[in-house]
Amino acid sequence: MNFQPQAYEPELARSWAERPAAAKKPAAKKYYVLEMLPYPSGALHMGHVRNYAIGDAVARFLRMRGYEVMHPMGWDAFGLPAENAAIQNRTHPREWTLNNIANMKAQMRRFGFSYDWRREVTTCLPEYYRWNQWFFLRMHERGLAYRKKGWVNWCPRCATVLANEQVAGGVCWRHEDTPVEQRELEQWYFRITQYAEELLRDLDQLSGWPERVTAMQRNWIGRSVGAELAFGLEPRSGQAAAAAARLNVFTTRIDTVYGVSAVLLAPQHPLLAEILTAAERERARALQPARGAASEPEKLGFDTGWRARNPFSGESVPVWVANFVLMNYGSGAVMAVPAHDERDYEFCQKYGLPIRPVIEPESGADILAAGAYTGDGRMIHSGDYNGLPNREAMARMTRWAEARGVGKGTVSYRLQDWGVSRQRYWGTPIPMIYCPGCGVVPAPDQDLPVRLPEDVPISETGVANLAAIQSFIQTTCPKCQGAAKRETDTMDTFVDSSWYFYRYLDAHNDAAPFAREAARRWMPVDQYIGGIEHAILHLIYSRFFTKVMRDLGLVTIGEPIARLFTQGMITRSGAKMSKSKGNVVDPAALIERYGADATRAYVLFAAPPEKDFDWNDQGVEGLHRFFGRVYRLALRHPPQTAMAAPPARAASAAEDRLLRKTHTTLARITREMESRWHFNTCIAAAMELVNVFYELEPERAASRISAAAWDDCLRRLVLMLAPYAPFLTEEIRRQWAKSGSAGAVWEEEIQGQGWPESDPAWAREEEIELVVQVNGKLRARLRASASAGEEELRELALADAKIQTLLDGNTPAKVIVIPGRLVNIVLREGK
RNA sequence: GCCCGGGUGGCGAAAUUGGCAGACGCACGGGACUUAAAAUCCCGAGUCCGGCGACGGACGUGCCGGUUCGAGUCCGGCCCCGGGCACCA
Repeated sequence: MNFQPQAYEPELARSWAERPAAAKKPAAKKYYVLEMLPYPSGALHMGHVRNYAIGDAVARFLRMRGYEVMHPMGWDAFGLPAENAAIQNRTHPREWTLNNIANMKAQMRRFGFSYDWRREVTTCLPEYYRWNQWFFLRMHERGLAYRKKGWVNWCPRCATVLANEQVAGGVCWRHEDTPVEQRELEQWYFRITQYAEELLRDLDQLSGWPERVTAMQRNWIGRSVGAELAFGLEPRSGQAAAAAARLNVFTTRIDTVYGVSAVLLAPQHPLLAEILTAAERERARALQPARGAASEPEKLGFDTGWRARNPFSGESVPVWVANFVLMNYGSGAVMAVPAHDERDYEFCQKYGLPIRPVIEPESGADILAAGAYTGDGRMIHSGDYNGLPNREAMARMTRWAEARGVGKGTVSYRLQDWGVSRQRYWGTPIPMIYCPGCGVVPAPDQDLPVRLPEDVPISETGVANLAAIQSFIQTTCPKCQGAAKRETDTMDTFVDSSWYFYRYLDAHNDAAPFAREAARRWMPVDQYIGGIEHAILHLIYSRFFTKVMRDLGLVTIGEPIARLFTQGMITRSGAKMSKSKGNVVDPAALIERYGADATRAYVLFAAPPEKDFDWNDQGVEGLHRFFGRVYRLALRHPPQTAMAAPPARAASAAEDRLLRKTHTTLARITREMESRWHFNTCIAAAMELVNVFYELEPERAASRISAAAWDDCLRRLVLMLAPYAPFLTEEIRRQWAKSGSAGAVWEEEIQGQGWPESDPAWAREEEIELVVQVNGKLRARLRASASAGEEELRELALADAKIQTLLDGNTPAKVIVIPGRLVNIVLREGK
């Protein structure tokens, strides 16, 4: 009875390969379990295994509970690594990607993850990306996809533009050693800001999301309420052209407007092109900050020599260029109020600009002693507003500005439109055409997909991007039939992953991205599971897409994901696993050694799934041992009896114990699987149960436990382990069937069985251990009936010999009785 | 700086509503089986003090304080670790 998972797992994996996981009655309630689709990098890593082990345990459990479960898998198959690999081994990105997919798919099957492969989605295939193009065209029709010239993040290593979300700490998300540059380019954008308000508001509905994630998104959208004010640029001798220019600033502190010392412009501000000399423009350019640079650089700036008029005070203030003013937020211009803003304070202090307080704290403290005062207070030096509380002044001043036409209340967002153009080969071609006569013309629907040319030159410097492929570029204008050129940018791969979970529902539809019917039946995703690293990018884009799809009439929902679960990271020796650190754990090696069940189950057992955990090589061994114990136990006891309800009465104390342990364990696991998914305690509970089986084996041998009771408990054990050990449990079924067992063995596979019910009569203990405390300290443990009342327990506790000694003849001041748990005897103070 | 998490034995952890702190596992120690080893099965174990011993006592969930008959759990203050955001006016 050697336990050798290698002897049966591969065979079972093969037999499960193409078959969709058992679907239940079509009338059943639907449940959509989704795990984040992987990038096909070549092989699964432990993070994937954790993600899919969680999802698969849940999917299997729900299937056993009778749900019709949607559990698909696919590939996020476009993207830069394929091009890098192409350079290295001179293989075509497509070939490299498809090979990796084949390999990883084989690994997933070997792990026994119960995906419905008929629904597999591969984003780099034309059958998929044509719908990216289709969505692009629909968005273009509605003005949601548009082209503009703008300052963009450029990674010199990737040789492409990055979205703001892909830049962290001033470096590229893929090349942490490469500073991101700013370039001004013509790019395609998605107008996600049009949905900013809704994306923010609807976060409140997402009660099934971790608060951490909604907080990050809220932060990311960054709504702030303020006002736009017009500071008129004053004419300057000999440069009258710009004289009429109005200069808008955005502020959240209109109440401080009487304290303005200067107007500060971002170095990229368009007005500078008109008002600066060539030499000055060069100076401004040098001030451009790298986006989100690692540390806050020194504040720098210079006086343009121009002046602007404060719309409230009429005062003339200088116009400066300052490196810390962001062009892509608000209007790219701010009013500097050094007395009430720390940044302005630092800047004005440095350049000797005046610092004038206009708000006085209630305490009357000397506010400039410690830098800027940013709190509330009363208005001073502010004309008609003097004496008002500043909050009240804000509202009045906004109204005044609106009435005078010099400003208005506005809302500003940190969120910016989503730049989707990438100057790469391996992505979805943007389906637009440039005609010398007609301008920018969308490719007609019937021409989709605009195919990515396959025959492209690959050299050691990279894959040629589309701009270099004449056969791709040259086309005819759909409007005038004249010669025209195709757009050569491809789409950001986040476009692919923004809607892939809809495509699973109708993966082979060639008339539409998916049938409305399918989406109505299956959406929203009931449970999404993946890493926290996608808290912003992927999850906000997906929400945006769903809202656009709703406005296109494709779906009726406004949010795609009902519940989100973010799993913890697996580290090793406290560090993130990475190839460069050489500390990766290879799942393939673990399967080789311990099998798929033990590997999956260990990942679930090591910690609650939302928590990070540090890998321990020896931990898997524990699960391997445990499954060996289960296997041997089961094979020693093929069922002798028919399947029946558990006996109403136990034949012996031992039988009573087994029945109670089985049913309490079952109740406990069921509750966990339905609530917080602490699989670690589920598996621990199953281990306890198995330990009891071992302890009671002699009792069974001596017939003090009936075959009927034993068989029933053992069958339940097998079923309750199925979500964590699909191979083992199925193998036990097969072995039982082969053994010519006298009793009943399931005819269908374990994954087609129903989840066992726990019998409430057995799922509770009859006798409890009563804890007796004296002044809150544990002094005795007694046996008591679980149903004993307060009075009975009180008597029992007080009658105990040890308690009597401790009481020493004194009368307790108070006795607290918690039935089923404890008795606490309180003696008077000083005793 | 701001916003989230988290801190429990040698290690991963458990204690779901305020009610036995440390379930379950890893590592470790002992025993059985074996010519031997592996595998397997059984037993032990928070720390300190006392006792030959069964056992008894004290302490113990980052630190300080509070509420309560009773606090890992609730409240106030602080320390440390991890993550996210970070010149957003």
